[in-house]
Order: sequence, then C-alpha cells, then structure tokens
Amino acid sequence: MSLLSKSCVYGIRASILMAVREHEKVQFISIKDIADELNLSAHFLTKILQQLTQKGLLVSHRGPKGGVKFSRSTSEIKLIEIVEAIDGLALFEECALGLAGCGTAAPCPLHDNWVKHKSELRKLFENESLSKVAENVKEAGLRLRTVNHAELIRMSKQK
Amino acid sequence: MSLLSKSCVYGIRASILMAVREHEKVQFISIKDIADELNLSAHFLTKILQQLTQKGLLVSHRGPKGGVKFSRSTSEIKLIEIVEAIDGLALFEECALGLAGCGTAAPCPLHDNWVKHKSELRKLFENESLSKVAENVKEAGLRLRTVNHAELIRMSKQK
DNA sequence: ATAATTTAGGATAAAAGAGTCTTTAATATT
DNA sequence: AATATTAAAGACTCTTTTATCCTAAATTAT
Repeated sequence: MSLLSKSCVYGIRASILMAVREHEKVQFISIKDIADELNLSAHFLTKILQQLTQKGLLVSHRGPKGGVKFSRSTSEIKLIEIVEAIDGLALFEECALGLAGCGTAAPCPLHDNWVKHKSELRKLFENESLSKVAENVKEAGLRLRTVNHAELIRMSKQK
Repeated sequence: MSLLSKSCVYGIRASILMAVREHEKVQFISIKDIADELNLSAHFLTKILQQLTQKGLLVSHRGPKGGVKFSRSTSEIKLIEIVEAIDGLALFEECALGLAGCGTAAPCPLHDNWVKHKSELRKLFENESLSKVAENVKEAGLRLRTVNHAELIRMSKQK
C-alpha cells in the first residue's frame, strides 16, 4: 500500500506543474501538454483532472486554446483539496486497523497513537498551498517527473 | 487509499489476538478459532498467516491440536515485522509522489516534509511489541473486531 | 461552413487486491 | 488402520484500480 493512489499522485503532480506554469499569461493549459511533460498517459490524466473539474477546483475549456486552469488563486488552494477530490479523506479519518466505529468510546489497540499521527499527516497536506510548493519547485529546481537511472547519475554528478 | 492493506490489517489483528491468548498454555492456536473471533473468513486468514509462517514469524503445525504460534517471544516481535511481511516496507521508504529515485540528490516537492513523517510513522510500528499491545488490550479491554451500530451504542452508554 | 483542436464520457482491457472453494498433506486420536 | 482435524496450496471469482481507445461535444481558426 502506498499513502496515496496513483491517480492522486498524478493529480498532485499535474496541479503543481500547473501552478508552476501559471505566471505564463496563458489562460488555459492543455492536459496533453501536462501529460507530455510529466510522462503520463494523456487520456488517463484527463480522467483524473476531470475529477478536479467536477469538484470545482479546476475550470475547463474545450476546443483550440482550451485546457484547464484553477478556479481560485493557487495561494488559496491547499494540497489536501486535491487529495480529498481524488482519494477522499479516509486516510486522515479512519482507524489504522480498519475497525468501523473505532474511537475513544471503543478504541482499537493503535487508536491513541494513530490519532496523533493522522493529524500530523493531515497538516502536511493542509499547510502546503500550491503556490508555495510551486515557488519551491522553481527556486530549488525540484522535479515532478520520474527520472531514469542514467539521468539520476548525471544529476547527482553535476551537484 | 488506506495506510495498510486489508490483508495487513487482518494479519495485525490476528497477531494481537494470538499474543493476548498466549498465556493460555495452548501450544498452537487454530486459525479457524482466530478467524471466528475476529469475524473474518478462515480461508482468507489462512492465506495471510501463511505469509507470516513463510517469513519465519510463525510456526505452524497441521492436524488435530494444530495451528500456529509465534516463533519468538511476543515481547521481541514488533508490529513492523508483520507489516513488512505482508505489505512490505514501501510505505516507509518511498516518495510520497511515487517518484522513483526521489532523494536528496533529486527531491520531489514534498520530499523534506515527507521524510520526517515517514520516520515518525515507522516508529509507530517499530516501537510497539506484540506483548505490549496485548497487555493494553487486556487491561483496557480494547477491541480487535468490528462492532455493529447497536453494539457501539451499547458500549458508549455503559461507559 | 469546414477543419482542427481539445475536454467529456463511455466501453473495454489489464493488473492487483480481496475473497471463496476444493483438494492435498500432515498428524493426532480412536 | 481408520478417522477426524488442521494448515498448505492451487484454482477460481469478484471488485477495484489503472490504463487504453473510441466517439461525442464544444470551440477556435480558416
């Protein structure tokens, strides 16, 4: 198991890339461009971003010069909104042992510890706005796409 | 997505139950008994516990009075060993954005934050021995099986 | 109007996870 | 020796996730 589903991870990567690109006075960014840059299937990414559009996080536009853009300022949008739209909030709300109704009234053996961890984990996604993450990406040259072994070697060498 | 797979969660619940039962001078506990008590499919639980047997965490014995037991003292066995045997350690080792090769040399935008969280999360499972969790279960009457709505109401009323 | 571009949406497929069922092998009891 | 019990192992099914492909609808540009 991973923390987030692949769909969610792709959605986050795409959102960060869109936030990085936002300054370029382009109204809409085409999903195909994002997919190409992130090395993902454009069809699959379209489906994922549709979820964000349906939840109102994105506005989409068909036709030439069409694409998607955020409905609000990226400084207002936190990563957790993307997680919520795609994977839901179960990760941050459910019992670590999957026991329905686990709570203080009827705790599972991990309840107390897990409650603390859950809220910390949630903060990780609640505290980060897209614009802030995008700034970091631009300043530090962080990456959003997978890198093959040869590329990785090269990156570590050039320091 | 959930933190742990269902198989893993079932494996942990079963292990805790076994640790709770250990004092009863029974050499082996039958998987069917565990499954009945936890309200799980016995066949499915057998598959899961087989993984623990194959990894050497459990010793099994066929035939009447057969079953499974831990190969070491439950005070030495940490929860993370069960997680590792069933789900593997990817959760505690991989990039939150699923980027192969993410690391200090080529970090993703969440890398620094996630590294801290991962190690905290890992400690949650590394620090808890089965015998300790079993003690807590016995002392506080913590539960390991799902409870239906009516039961839950009753539990919260009797305080 | 026509053609080209781009998202929307449905059908389908492949892979993994979850769960069931049946048979086999080991072994304790009678 | 026969029987009953229990884990092991494999076949099989069902569901969810991941992914691909095709068509439709909207919209821009020619």
